[in-house]
Amino acid sequence: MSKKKEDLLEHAEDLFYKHGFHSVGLKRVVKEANVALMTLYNHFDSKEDLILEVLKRREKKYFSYLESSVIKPKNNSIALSLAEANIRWIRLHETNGCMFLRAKEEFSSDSNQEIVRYVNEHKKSLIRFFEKLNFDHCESTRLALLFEGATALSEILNVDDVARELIHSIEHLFEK
Amino acid sequence: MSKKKEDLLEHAEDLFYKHGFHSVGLKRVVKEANVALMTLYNHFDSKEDLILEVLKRREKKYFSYLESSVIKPKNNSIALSLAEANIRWIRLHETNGCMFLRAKEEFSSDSNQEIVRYVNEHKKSLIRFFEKLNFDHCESTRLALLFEGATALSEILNVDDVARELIHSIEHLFEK
DNA sequence: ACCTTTATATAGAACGGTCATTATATTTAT
DNA sequence: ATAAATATAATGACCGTTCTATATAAAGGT
Repeated sequence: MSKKKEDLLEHAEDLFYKHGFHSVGLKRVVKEANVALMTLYNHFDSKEDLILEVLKRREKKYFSYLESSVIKPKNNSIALSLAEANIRWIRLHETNGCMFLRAKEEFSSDSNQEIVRYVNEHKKSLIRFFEKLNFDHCESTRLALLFEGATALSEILNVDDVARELIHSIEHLFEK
Repeated sequence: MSKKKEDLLEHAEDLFYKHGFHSVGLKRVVKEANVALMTLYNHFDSKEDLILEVLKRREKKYFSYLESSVIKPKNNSIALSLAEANIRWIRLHETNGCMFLRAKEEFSSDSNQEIVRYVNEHKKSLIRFFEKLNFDHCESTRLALLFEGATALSEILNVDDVARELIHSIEHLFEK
């Protein structure tokens, strides 16, 4: 992977997450990434192609983040350590909601079918990820619901308050 | 309130919710509402003014919807009837997430401070609404987390599955 | 009833700006 | 010398907003 391409993906992710996909122009992306506009088009077919690759990159990071937190579940239950990992993930980034859902919201299916399909698939992958950790389908859906809630609410309240209620809910809903 | 203004607000809400605020141009709004462009600017100062009035209108509808469901709590606990009302609200509209959060996400504070401030205030109002129903602050925050989660997850899964897990969570977390 | 006023809605063009994308031509590295 | 990155400008489309000029319709006074 070219360093320039890496820079582009990095700054594009940042800008799109902070301000939205339609609000950020490509000129702004290349300026922030210190790259010429033609270099962007050398690496990506179009803006929407860039967005798709940004999402794929972010998905990889997110899942490996969750996975690494499960390996060492210390004394906690798996659900709890997953919740704590999710809170840490929220803390890492600006609190602007779920980037995947935001992509789906900005690109309705008639505007860019591929992005919408990818986001749907991503969320289903998350639920399947829970199921592979031996949660049944209902529990996995419930976990997803709680995580989405925590991500969304962190846009408004400070993360500590959100974390407290997430942990509380997990402890009462998932006792091993 | 002029009928034309009403039409504009109605169709603007629809389009903005379906496709996003930056994705929808004013020409599209006036065409959908069967109104001349100048009529829009006769009733609203700017696009962002229109957006703000759309949000205020929607907030009124949402809160009166929640309130009306609490008056007749039948046998259910208040938390449960609120959850069911929220599910009904989700079913009423297309499932494209929370319009208020989406507004905040598309207008970062440096882009339009007023919209961001309004959305923050709206969510705090929701929590205060729960507190007035005698939930303590933690419980109110938890309710908000669950509702946000249900709204977000309904963008991907069908509402029945989401409703089942929301109800389950409420029943186990809020026994009277 | 008739005229005048006032407010509101209309269509359409124009403005300046930004957008994604493409073309051209030059420079920088390996 | 081959490939990658650069700077710059052009394209055509769309954006929010404003201007102009016309049409409609209700209201009030005579």
